[in-house]
Amino acid sequence: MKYEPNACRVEDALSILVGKWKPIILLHLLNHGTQRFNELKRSMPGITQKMLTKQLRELEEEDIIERVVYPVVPPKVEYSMTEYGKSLQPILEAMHDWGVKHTLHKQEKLQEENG
Amino acid sequence: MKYEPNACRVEDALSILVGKWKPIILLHLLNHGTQRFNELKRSMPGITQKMLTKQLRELEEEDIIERVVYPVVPPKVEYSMTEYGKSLQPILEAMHDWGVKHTLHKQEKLQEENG
DNA sequence: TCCAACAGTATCTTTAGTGATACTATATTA
DNA sequence: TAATATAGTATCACTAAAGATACTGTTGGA
Repeated sequence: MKYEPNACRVEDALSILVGKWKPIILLHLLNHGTQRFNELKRSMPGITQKMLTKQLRELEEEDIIERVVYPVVPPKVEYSMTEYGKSLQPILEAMHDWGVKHTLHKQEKLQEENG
Repeated sequence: MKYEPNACRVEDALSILVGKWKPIILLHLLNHGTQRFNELKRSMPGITQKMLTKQLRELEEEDIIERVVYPVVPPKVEYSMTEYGKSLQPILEAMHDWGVKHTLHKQEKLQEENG
């Protein structure tokens, strides 16, 4: 049975996508290509260095993104999607599209309730 | 810019799908149709009543599932996907399929490492 | 008379996730 | 001489999520 709990692999996908910042990081890398640490940080107002570092390490660990360190001063570290990571793009975009629909759905519900 | 952080709606989809049990509950309802509370519970070994109740209430709140109470004793409560909730099916299945691929990918990586 | 079935609540404890702040190293620039 | 840029660590605190356990109410059946 494909979707029985013990065979359910949705969790495997979710475990990579969840976290407040991961989808944003991934969509950013998908749409802008290779990015340096501080480029990512600047494009995500509100994220702390600690969180960005943590999320990036976890994504790297799962082979979703690649981390390249250049031995220069000041330090330069570049992040990019791996080929494997790019296979997440359809899911991320499907979720984005559904999210947009869901926002509309919520608004319609509110309008119904308030006449 | 469709995917800029402030316009990113991936979070809206994620906020519904995350939680240790939600995807399992949703796939179960999608594949088995209407289910009673204890049917769901029995099909998810390890879940506590509290967690199941909580997850179901959250999904109901978002209009993803429907809850129908029959005023009988002992109580009878049935859960099913709403039409709206069914729009999540492609995403859940895409995530499942990706999860399966990811499991294989992990195994391959392990075999590489261990010769 | 007492237990099981059903669909939950209520309470407490443990764990995970998130955030704020201060700190590191080195070279360039003012 | 001191500040700035870079890519981080380390430490502490707070909150949210998850888990364990005990409890509720009613009815039919042993």
